[in-house]
Amino acid sequence: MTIDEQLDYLRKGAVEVIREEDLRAKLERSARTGVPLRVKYGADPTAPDIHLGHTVVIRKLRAFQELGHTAIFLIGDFTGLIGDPSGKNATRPQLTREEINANAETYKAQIFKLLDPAKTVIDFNSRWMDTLGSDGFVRLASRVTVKQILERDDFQKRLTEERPIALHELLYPLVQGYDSVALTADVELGGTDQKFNMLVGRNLQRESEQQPQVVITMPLLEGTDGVQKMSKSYGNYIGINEAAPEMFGKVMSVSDELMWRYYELLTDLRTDEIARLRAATQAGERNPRDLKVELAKRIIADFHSPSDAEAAEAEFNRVFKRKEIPDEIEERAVAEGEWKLPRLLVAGSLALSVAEGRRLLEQGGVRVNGEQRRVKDVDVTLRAGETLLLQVGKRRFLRVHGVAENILREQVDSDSLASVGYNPETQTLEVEFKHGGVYRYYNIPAHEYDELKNADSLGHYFNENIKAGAYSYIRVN
RNA sequence: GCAGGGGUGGUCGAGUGGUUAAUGGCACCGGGCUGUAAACCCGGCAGGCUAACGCCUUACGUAGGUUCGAAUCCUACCCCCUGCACCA
Repeated sequence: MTIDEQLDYLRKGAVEVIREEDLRAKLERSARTGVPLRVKYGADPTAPDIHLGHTVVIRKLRAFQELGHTAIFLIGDFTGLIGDPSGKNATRPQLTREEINANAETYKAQIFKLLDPAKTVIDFNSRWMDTLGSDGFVRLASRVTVKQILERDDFQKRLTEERPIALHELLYPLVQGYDSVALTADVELGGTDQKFNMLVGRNLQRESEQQPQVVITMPLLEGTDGVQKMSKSYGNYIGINEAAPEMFGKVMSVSDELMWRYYELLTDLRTDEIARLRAATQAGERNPRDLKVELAKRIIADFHSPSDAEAAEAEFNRVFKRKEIPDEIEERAVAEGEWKLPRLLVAGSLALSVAEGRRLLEQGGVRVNGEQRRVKDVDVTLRAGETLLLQVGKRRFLRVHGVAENILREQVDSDSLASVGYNPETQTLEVEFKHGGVYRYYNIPAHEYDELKNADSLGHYFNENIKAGAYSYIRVN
């Protein structure tokens, strides 16, 4: 590729490149000397759950790798170790060394789906921040003025709105900027929200007589709702560890309009190719549905494999186009006997309450063995050894299997466990689970979990046991 | 500590004594339509009982109180935000 072509490739999808002449100069220098550019991307150590939004920047990092440069994936463990004492920012809890290391491993496993491990350096900013010392830190702070820091939009805003800004928040841009100095970064990548911090890096590098880094800002990807940025807390994200059929469905649920944005930021298609597809769609030559399928397959191929993508498509067509039942259906054991349908739905976690089960029934959303059931038709007999296929809505299926014992089992994992407490009055263990935002409480007779009564932290103890595989099911009365 | 503002259902946000299980938006769920889990339209959205009309139980930060009746009034307490003060 010529330098011009490289520039073009690196600019794709970016909001800003500061400054383009600098980038050109650096690319030329690298081509001349054979020394790869050092391209930095910083990540918060608290959220190792990467979703497609993060991959917009990671893809850009990969673009640099493809051109032979060095990707530096920097984990901001220093700030993670401090935590956020102001208490209002729950997203920055204090982490232990072990947690940070564990998160780093999780990060690696995820980013290497996109990045080439051989050309990626993983680093931690505690490496230089720990040895900086408070004198060094104060000296560092002397290199920028208060006014410079307060320029940041979000500080400005909070100042005028009289919302608080904790002092340490003013310090974070400084730390991030200093990271660039410590790494002698040539380029820093980040979302548009990182622009200010990355520019601080340029200033500090200049102060340190380094060549200022090129700053490339990438847009914040809209989530599946098409409005807010993709984020776990908005529930509008597609995680890169999600199963292929799930990813497929989520991509298909994206609006036709948003699809183009995803094409631009989540695929390697060239801008002009995307423009052509778009024109063809507007002209009615291409069907948006088919293009969305293609998009979904491309994305799945990145994180799973092309064959997984094919399988996901087949599954989707089977369930939604031909309204057949899916390939794999979860099965759950349920007590045999006479059931009222709403109760059975609750037992199978297809409804969160009897009332909801009833509503689903009223609205015609419930099928048993493929047959639609109505409110007056609520009785179901499930014999031991017999299996019924339950369906709620278009895409939720469950086989319930009748068992003789009068025990229902609820599957648990540490993600769904919300809290555990021992109630001395009733002598039961109260366990709270979170299923899709809804809490459910179960009382467990203490004699079944005697050892738990004496544990210091029930939640911790319980969680550890779940993780260790001690309880994959819990008895529910 | 002082002064002011505020705490309502998953979320945002109305409601300031009486059909209020609480308007509305968003999210979510079901149905219809379709080329898709797009868009659009319709319906639902505390829990429990009932075949059903319907009934009951909880719920507006917490605990009491006033009242025939309270999310709405009173008292105390807790928490959050802003400013000031204290920490010398």
